[in-house]
Amino acid sequence: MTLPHPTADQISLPNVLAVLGDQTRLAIIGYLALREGQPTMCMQFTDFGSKTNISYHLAKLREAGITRTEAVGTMRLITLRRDDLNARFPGLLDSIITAAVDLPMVQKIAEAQDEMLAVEQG
Amino acid sequence: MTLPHPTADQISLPNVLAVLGDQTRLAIIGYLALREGQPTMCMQFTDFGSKTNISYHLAKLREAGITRTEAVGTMRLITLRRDDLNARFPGLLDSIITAAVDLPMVQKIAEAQDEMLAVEQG
DNA sequence: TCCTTAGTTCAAATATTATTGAACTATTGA
DNA sequence: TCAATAGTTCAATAATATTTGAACTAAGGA
Repeated sequence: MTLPHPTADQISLPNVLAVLGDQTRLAIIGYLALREGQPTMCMQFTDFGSKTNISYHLAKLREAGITRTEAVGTMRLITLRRDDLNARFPGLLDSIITAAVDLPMVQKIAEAQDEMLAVEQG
Repeated sequence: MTLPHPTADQISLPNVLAVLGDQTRLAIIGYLALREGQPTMCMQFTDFGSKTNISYHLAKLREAGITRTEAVGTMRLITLRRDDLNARFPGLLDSIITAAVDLPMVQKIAEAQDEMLAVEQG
């Protein structure tokens, strides 16, 4: 099952802005940016909303060309489409991320998860 | 009559993105950017929608801190809050404007108005 | 003063989005 | 094979946003 993604030139500015103009989705982007490099799956976003709600928001992000979703076994790995967005709208994603990582929602959840990780690892 | 504007630190990223995630408002911003320096009043936006509709969209832009609206006689002069936005979210507005001025809606209307101007001036 | 221009405000109608829960698929591990 | 996990889809609901027209204000000019 390969999920549909727009090509870089199909990414539209009004759509990108509309999709990112939502607390939850902006928080998801901030979180992804903080964890960039580490594969991130849907489950990790459940602090931002219910499973079905996160599925909805991640679909919006994917359809807008902001994230890429790869199916790996039963899970999905979510990554930012940094290169494509930067090619299309230079500087846009960077400026948004800079502000998004400071959102209270993102900070709180990233910290909580770091603590859990520390406890797990002793 | 002085219209209410948020201070720079009251400008919120989710709100700015949500407000700009609309065809009409993005076109208004693109148009303002093209005409920057020249005072721009509401009437000039009537190509983008009805008078009452433009009033609604301009209020949204003002309340989000994206534009400044000054009452001068019976008209309103609209300007971009470039400095405030750039201080708050460096690079964001520039990257949006770069793409917004190329929107078909903006191009079409700016060209039509330039032609009218040329005819008027002989 | 009266008319026109420029724009706002309100309420109603529409349209679009977000949220929820139940039922579903697909993969993995025991 | 059976059960659990990870996530999607659907339909219904709730919440927001947009659009429209009619009525309004406020300033300027004849």
